[in-house]
Amino acid sequence: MTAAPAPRPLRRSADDRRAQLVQIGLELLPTTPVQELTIDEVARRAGISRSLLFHYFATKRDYYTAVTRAAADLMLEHLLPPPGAALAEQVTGMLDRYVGWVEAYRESHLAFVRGAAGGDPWVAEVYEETRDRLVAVALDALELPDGPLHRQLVTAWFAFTEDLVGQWTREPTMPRPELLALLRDVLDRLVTR
Amino acid sequence: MTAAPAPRPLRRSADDRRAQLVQIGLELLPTTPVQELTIDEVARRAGISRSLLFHYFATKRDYYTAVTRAAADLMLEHLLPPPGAALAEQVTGMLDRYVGWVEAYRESHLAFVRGAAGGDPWVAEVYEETRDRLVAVALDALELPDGPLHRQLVTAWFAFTEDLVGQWTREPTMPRPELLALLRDVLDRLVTR
DNA sequence: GTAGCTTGTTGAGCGTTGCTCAGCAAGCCG
DNA sequence: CGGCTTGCTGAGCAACGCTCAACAAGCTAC
Repeated sequence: MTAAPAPRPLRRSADDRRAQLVQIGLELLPTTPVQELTIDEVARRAGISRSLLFHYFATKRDYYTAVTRAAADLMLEHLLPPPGAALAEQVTGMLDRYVGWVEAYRESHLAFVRGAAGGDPWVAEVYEETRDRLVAVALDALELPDGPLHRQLVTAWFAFTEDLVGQWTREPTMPRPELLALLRDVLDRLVTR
Repeated sequence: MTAAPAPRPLRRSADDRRAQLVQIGLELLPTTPVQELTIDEVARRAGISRSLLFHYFATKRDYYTAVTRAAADLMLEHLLPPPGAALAEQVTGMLDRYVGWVEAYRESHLAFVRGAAGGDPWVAEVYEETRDRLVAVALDALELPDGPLHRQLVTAWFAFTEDLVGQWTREPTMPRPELLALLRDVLDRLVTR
């Protein structure tokens, strides 16, 4: 019986291995708070020793920060407006895609937000970077000056949006278009003062 | 030299001990994410063995959940309107006291919110209970029916408030009364649709 | 082909930390 | 003094993050 079902290639290139490990982290995200990913579990799933994981990520924190960043990049890539989009439609489009994203990856997204808000400063930083980039794009699309006041307001509106959309996906209290209109309306009223 | 400086009473009553341990947790909160409180550290500060802590709190989770709940109760006690307050002033008063609370206990409060949002479901539950109670009081004071829609809106507004107040304490972009007026205005416009 | 280099990979092991358990001892009652 | 309750401890286990010396796969050079 020489027919080993998965003749698992023993040696991978460094890039392959890193990508695989991060991928495993992403798959584990929805079911496990980032910081509670255990090196043992990840290594087991990858079919490697714990030591190898520490070869690629010097510290456990390095590892789950990388996983968090990968999750954030996936979301950003999906949300950011396409290069040619008209300014006026950028916010509407991002909002629409954001709701779609939360609908599609509810558990993962919740895990990302939670893990981000929770405890670890490194992970929080990744989250804040992501949020700040989205806010910057929104400010730009709204043709607003990028001052502290507007930035605070839009950021807080983003918190509002995150919370409301999260609740809405669990219990839809209004039709989807109405949700989008409400969010857009709150934002417009906030920044036109 | 029989003058032991602190003739630490060796035996405490169960209630005393519990209270002391929770108190130590509260003191550690601002500097340490709840879940990262180590049993060793707490026991050392209390001058007892690790084992005793496990006698009072079967599990580490039990312990820091108790600490979180104590923090939440402190805040609730400070925010909830006094028994005789007029309905119309309850929301304004709570809002005012909330901003005051964040100003006074910035680090502790941030630690509470973070620890709450982060990872652990037990802690998240304490946070959600606290938030729900505040939302319920607000809904009552606004004389709104306690339906899912209004509850979602007020809860999301609370997320907005939490975020904006947090940012504002770090970088005050407007006078305090204006902040209060803005928050109140956003809430009113939200629920009168 | 084999010597030698790079580098992906491992196993043994250490320190910390959450948690268990058997048992000591302080205070109270008879 | 004997016996009971109960606050309390020390030894020790298992899991986990992390280190380190060394093995071995795959490539190039002679």
